[in-house]
Amino acid sequence: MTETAASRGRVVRQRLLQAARELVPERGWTAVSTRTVADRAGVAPGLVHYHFASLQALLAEAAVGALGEMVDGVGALLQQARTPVELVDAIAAEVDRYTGTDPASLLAVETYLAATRDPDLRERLTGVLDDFRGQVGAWLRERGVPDPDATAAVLAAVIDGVLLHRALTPLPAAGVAGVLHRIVEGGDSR
Amino acid sequence: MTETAASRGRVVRQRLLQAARELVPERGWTAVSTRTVADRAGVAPGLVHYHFASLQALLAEAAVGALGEMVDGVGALLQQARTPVELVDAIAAEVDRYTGTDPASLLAVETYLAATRDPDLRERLTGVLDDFRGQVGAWLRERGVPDPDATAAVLAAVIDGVLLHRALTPLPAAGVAGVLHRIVEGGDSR
DNA sequence: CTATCGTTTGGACGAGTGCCCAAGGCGATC
DNA sequence: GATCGCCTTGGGCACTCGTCCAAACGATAG
Repeated sequence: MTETAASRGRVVRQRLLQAARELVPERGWTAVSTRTVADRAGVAPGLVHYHFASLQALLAEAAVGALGEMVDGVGALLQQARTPVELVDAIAAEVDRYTGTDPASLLAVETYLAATRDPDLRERLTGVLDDFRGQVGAWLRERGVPDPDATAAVLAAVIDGVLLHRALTPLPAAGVAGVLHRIVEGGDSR
Repeated sequence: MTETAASRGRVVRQRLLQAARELVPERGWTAVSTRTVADRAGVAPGLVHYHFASLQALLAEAAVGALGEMVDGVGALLQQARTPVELVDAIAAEVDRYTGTDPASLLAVETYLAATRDPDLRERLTGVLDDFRGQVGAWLRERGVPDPDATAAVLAAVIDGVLLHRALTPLPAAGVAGVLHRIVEGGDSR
């Protein structure tokens, strides 16, 4: 069997995915080319179409993977927070770690936009977002926050909106957290 | 004087700007080319670089103009609303008119991302956003809403975040409005 | 040793890119 | 009618683009 060849192939695949995660934020989704991504990964250009059906497929897989990991990160916050106010503070602190111009934030927004032009990507991304809303919504419901699902949806929207705006002009986390406290008022633990 | 020639030139310029407003949402900022924008405007390709220093300059001017008009639209809502809750409802209703995949929404987000790669555009866009925050913040302050500036900033972020998420999966305006009511609680008119 | 397998190479293909510019058009001014 | 000025045309330049593929590679299996 081509044991080593196959494993080396898997490594190359991962490096291409990682390169895509870096380049989409840097240049913009539609400005990433097969040659730049191969160059960043340190492999020959032809390998892109050996490991992936198309450049779009590579970008989509890289983006969905990255966003899934981000949602998992927020999911971890749900485990630790005890009250809705604590959760909001934890989210605000987490979001504050991003400047808005960091790769993760930009990749998320680039992916949203790309999804409006790619039905397959859109469907997969919808799954990720609905998953997030579902997790947070259920958590809020258990703690008596009114309109838990709508609150979770707005919370998710605030996160991305804050990232988007922070890329342009400062938006202190402290102020955001204070305002968001009011959003979860009505729970049994404020 | 070249009265008619100059005026025809101004018309061509406007058509190019309008074409850019349409194409950026359709194809993505970095995927709009001189030829596609000229074709959509119904003019010869060479005219792009006659009326604008570069393709980037055309896109930037088109985008800043469009976003400025949107901010003006929300500014009009400030004139009509009497209480913070009324304002939130008006904003939610206004936002509900956008599906998230409409040209205006996508143009806004595309412009944010482009601004992270173009310092000039970034500066101009920051001006538009700060203008919005300032208007809403002052309005909220007069009506006794706590933390008026932070509230205005979060409100602005929510608008863009909701547009972004609505592009993927439904987000009913009624639920959003209800949650946002809590954000402006504490005013003298709830 | 040869055959076979998945992986890799590097270049070919036609199409599209931003920007530029000589040449022409056309109304206003003299 | 001649001249001037702005606007317009359409093609040229030197690239880059996504995709494909014949040929080579290295390692295992017979």
